Formats: sequence, C-alpha cells, structure tokens
Amino acid sequence: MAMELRRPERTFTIRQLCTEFKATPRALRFYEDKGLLTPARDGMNRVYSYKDRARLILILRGKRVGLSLQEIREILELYDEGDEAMSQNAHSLKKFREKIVVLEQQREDIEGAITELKQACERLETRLAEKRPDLLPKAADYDQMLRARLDGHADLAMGK
Amino acid sequence: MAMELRRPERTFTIRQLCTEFKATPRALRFYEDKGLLTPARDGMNRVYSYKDRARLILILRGKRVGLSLQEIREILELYDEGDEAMSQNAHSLKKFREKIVVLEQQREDIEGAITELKQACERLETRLAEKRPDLLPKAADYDQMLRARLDGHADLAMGK
DNA sequence: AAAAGACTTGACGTTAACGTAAGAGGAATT
DNA sequence: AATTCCTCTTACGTTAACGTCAAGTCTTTT
Repeated sequence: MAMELRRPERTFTIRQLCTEFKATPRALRFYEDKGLLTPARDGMNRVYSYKDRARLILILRGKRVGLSLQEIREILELYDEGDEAMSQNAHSLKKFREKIVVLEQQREDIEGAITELKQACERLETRLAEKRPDLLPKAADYDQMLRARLDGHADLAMGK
Repeated sequence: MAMELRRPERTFTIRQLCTEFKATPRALRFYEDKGLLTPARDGMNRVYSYKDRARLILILRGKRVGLSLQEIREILELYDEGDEAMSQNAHSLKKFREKIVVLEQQREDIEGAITELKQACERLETRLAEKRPDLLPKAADYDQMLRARLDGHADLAMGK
C-alpha cells in the first residue's frame, strides 16, 4: 500500500508536450478549458505531470478515432472518479456499449476503405505504368516515405 | 459490349435516399454543391440514379471513417475519370498511399479504443453489480438493443 | 536596465458541414 | 379553387475545434 511506483517526478511544460505530440499550446489550453486536462500551476504557468501526459495521449487517440472532446471527457472521467455518482455511471455504461458498437462498425468501414484505396492505387499504378511510367515514384521516394514515418518518434529517442 | 446489365431503370427522389440512409435533403444538396453528386433533373427536381445512390453510399462511408468531403470527392473522381489528367493521377496516387497509412494507424487506434472501452465497461459493471445491482440493464434492454441494430436495414426489406 | 523568450489570459476570426427559416413553384387532394 | 405537400433556391445561423492576434507577466540573457 505504501508502495507507489516512483518515477522520477518529472513534469512537462506546455511546449514540451506540444512538440512531443505535435499539438499546439492553444489546443492544450482548449482541452483544459473543456475540462479534459487540469495541470498544476507554478505561479501562472502550467505544469503537466505524467498523469496529465497520459490523459493527453488518450485525448489525441480519441480524436483520431473520431470521438468528440465531449465524449473523450466522459471516458476520462471514469478513470479518476471514485465510486460516487453511481447512477450517472449506469448511464455511462449504456453510452459506452453503444459507442463500442459504433467503433466496431467503424473498424469494418475502415477495412473496407483500405482495400478499396489499395485497389484504386493498383488501378492507377498499372495505368500509369502503361502510359506514363515516367510519373511513377522512384525507389528514392519510398526511402523518403519511410523516413517520414519514423520521424514521429525520433524526438523521443534523441531528447530534443 | 452491347450487353449492359439492365436493372429496371429505377430512380430515387431526394427524400427516398434520405430516409433510406438517414440523411437530410440539405446534406445531399450540399454534397451536390461540393461536386460529390450530380443527379439528373426532372424540371427542377432532382432525380437520383442507381449510380448516384452508389456514390452516396461511398460518401457516407467515407464520412464515417473520417474523410473530409474534399478527400471523398478526389476518390470519387477516380471512378468516373477517363484516362486523361494522368499527371494529376500521379499526385492522387501519392495521396492515396498516404491515406492508407493513416487509415491503418486509425484501425489500430480503434482496436485500442474498443478494448479499453470494453475494460471500462467491465469495471463499471462489476462496481455496479456490487453496489447498485438495481441499476444494471435488464435482459429486456438487450432485446431492445438488438432490435435497434436491425432497424437500420428494416426499411429495405419492407419497402416502406 | 533593456531586450529577448516563454508563458499567460482574453477576445475575435476561421473552416467544415451542415441546420434553419423564408419565399416560391408545381402536383395532388379535398 | 383552395389547401396540402413536396420540391426548389437563397441566405443567414450554428457548432466544434481550434487559429490568430493583442497585451501583459516573469525569467533569463546581454
């Protein structure tokens, strides 16, 4: 019970989180305004903890899957809620189940969209190969694409 | 070559498509305004063909997976484009490949979100079962939910 | 001490994707 | 003929999720 995992009590400035996750200060303040984040303060300045950072990760992922900030907030509230507001939670439970159905549908949609896009790409590529092979991307371009994919995590490794 | 599948040349009014897909006339006109649909006219009135209907289905699915109308239009244009505008297509190809990467990421996100939501549901359910079993949904409610899921296709079967 | 950088709080602007209300035109029903 | 109904266009309103200044504070560097 007296055992809490003691990560070095690191904190983050708003800018640090922004560059790490490619967000803007305005966005983080906006999330705070909407009750999704509540960082501590050092004087006027915001101080984000690991917990805040974890919440931000959830927020951003929620956004990527098409949840509204409102919906994300409801989910987040589940995590720090004690055990009060139980009848409220019965409502949340229902909404979550509904959301799961929607997300499963969405996953199907995405899989469908992916296969279609891939087909479209193939059609395009064969047509281009026949008529304008000069316009096809070169091997070098694929290198470039791969590098772009990795850049997202690069700053994590080399504590920029 | 002279063989075209001859579905009974059915057409649809704007209202019919709207009720079938739970859209609004305003939305369909908006899509038209943005160049995603180009139904025929009977006098002033819009007349939608099977092809228009198919496009609408693609539009709505595109929206569900988070594509913008702009992006959806680009995809649709691929389908009716002849073989002109090839260098344009080289650009499309690149954009599509990028979009595929995004969608695959998004699929991962959704799967993550689904598992998390399910966990949250379980936590909620156990807590409720312990403290307020009266708030748990009854078996009848699940019947209701199943019925709701099927309603989406009911109007297709019973040509309402 | 002055300038340069981060951070802050307003407050107004912006974009996408429609909603909504107003006014008018045909077709069908009463 | 009048009412009802569906459709049309035009045009302004709305919501979410920020962007974009403006103006001020605090700290650090010169």
